[in-house]
Amino acid sequence: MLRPSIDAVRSLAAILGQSQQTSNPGRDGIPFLRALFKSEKRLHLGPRSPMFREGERADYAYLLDSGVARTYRFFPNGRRIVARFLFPGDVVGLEFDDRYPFSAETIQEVYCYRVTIQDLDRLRAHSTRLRDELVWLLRDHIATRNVQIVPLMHQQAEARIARLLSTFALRNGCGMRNGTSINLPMPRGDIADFLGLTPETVCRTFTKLKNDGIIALLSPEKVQVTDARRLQALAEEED
Amino acid sequence: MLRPSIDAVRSLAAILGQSQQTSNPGRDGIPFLRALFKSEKRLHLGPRSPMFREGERADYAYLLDSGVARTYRFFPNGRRIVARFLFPGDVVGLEFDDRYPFSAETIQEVYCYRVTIQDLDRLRAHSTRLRDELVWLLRDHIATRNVQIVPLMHQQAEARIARLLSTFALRNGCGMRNGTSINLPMPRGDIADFLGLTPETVCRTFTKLKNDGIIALLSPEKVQVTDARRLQALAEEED
DNA sequence: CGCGCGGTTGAAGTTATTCAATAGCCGTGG
DNA sequence: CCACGGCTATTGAATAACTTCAACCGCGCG
Repeated sequence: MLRPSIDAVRSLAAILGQSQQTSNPGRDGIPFLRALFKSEKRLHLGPRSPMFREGERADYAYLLDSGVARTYRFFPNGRRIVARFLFPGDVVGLEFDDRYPFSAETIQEVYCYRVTIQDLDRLRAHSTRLRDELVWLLRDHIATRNVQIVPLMHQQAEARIARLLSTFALRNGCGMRNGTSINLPMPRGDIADFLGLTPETVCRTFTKLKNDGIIALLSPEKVQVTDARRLQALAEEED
Repeated sequence: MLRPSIDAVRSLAAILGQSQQTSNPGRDGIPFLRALFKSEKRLHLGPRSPMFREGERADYAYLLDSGVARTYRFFPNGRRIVARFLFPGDVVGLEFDDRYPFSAETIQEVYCYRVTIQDLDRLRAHSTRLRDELVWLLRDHIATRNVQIVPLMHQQAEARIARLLSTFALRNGCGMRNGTSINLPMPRGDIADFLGLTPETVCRTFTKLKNDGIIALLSPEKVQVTDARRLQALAEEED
């Protein structure tokens, strides 16, 4: 296991302190943390590979470099909740206390970086910046949930799908315009378990959006936005 | 405005460092932060008084001492989401970035403590402990959401109500047993807007739970648990 | 006393789920 | 090369769940 020394971290901080002038401020509040991840070995995971399991000690945090993954858990009756989709640039693992409350596994092939929480805590004691970035990350996580998840519960199927598309569009490129194409690398069942719907309803809703001329289904996993304005309006309506 | 000095905070920390032995460890990860709140003046707010408004600069954080409050926002079409109910001991305002993403107002008469984020940030720069407690608070907030909110989206009305009762029981006392009585100080409409249901459905569901012998409705705002086991089972089922 | 507001109940309508069947895709093996 | 099996996506029909609209109740307050 690579264990960056305190000195190494300090020099990293020094370098970053200057280089950050060029970066877009406010967009990425965790440049230092990212650099820390990237000082580790880049890991390769095949499709449908486990990253961590619900209930295990939360010893590692991950930064996705490419590919897509999901976090999920099961109800006692065996049904699944997909809590989050992980895209390139996303960090997972720092928001947990002691144990993972979810399992995580890749959907597609994934490249990622992994640090141990232990290392991170050790470094955190010596770096104000790391501490500040951790707070930023946690707040960003909460803010994202407030915007993306909380409203979902109050929305109809059509609005939930629209919101999902809007969210994915923001991740992939720079928002929804007419002609924007959106990748849905996960199966319909994942989308259903994320939105609290059934796969059938997800499917029917995509079909309905297509028939209404709001989207085009290039393939099951590739959607093109044809009426961004109406799609956005749908995402913001409750019923 | 009271502005605790750095020295005052340090001595506070010293006192707390010893006194915390007596407290229940792990239960409350923010004793220092609480002490900080309580060094401010105790504020009184009447029922249905605004605490802060969506979109305002997030300048203050609050610690509820008594009473109950809610945070909420509106959809473009005018419908309301209740994001959270605030109970005595809850802290609100530290999880936000720059601006409040919700409005907050009291339901009942409330006594609370208020600190400015500015003061807190200033003190944070000098106190490792305060920084650690902030991280603890944010993680706790995320964990609570993961347990209480994420599953709601995937559950039926009956399960959502059961989960709400279970959550409230944990706040008021020490969980649900037969005979436990649970206060619902907020109107049905608030519960509906929190769970993503209509007031009518909330009402019907309470009636159904009553008819099934799972709860007794002592009054609209006082529920007694009569079959804790079945209620708990309901809360953990998806359908 | 009567007005207003929240709570509750009823009936009809809408939405999503369930169960079932079909269509497409891909990899394996004959 | 093509047939087959398994899996996901899609569609249809019947059912169940929630919402909507409307009425009524009960209690507190002017």
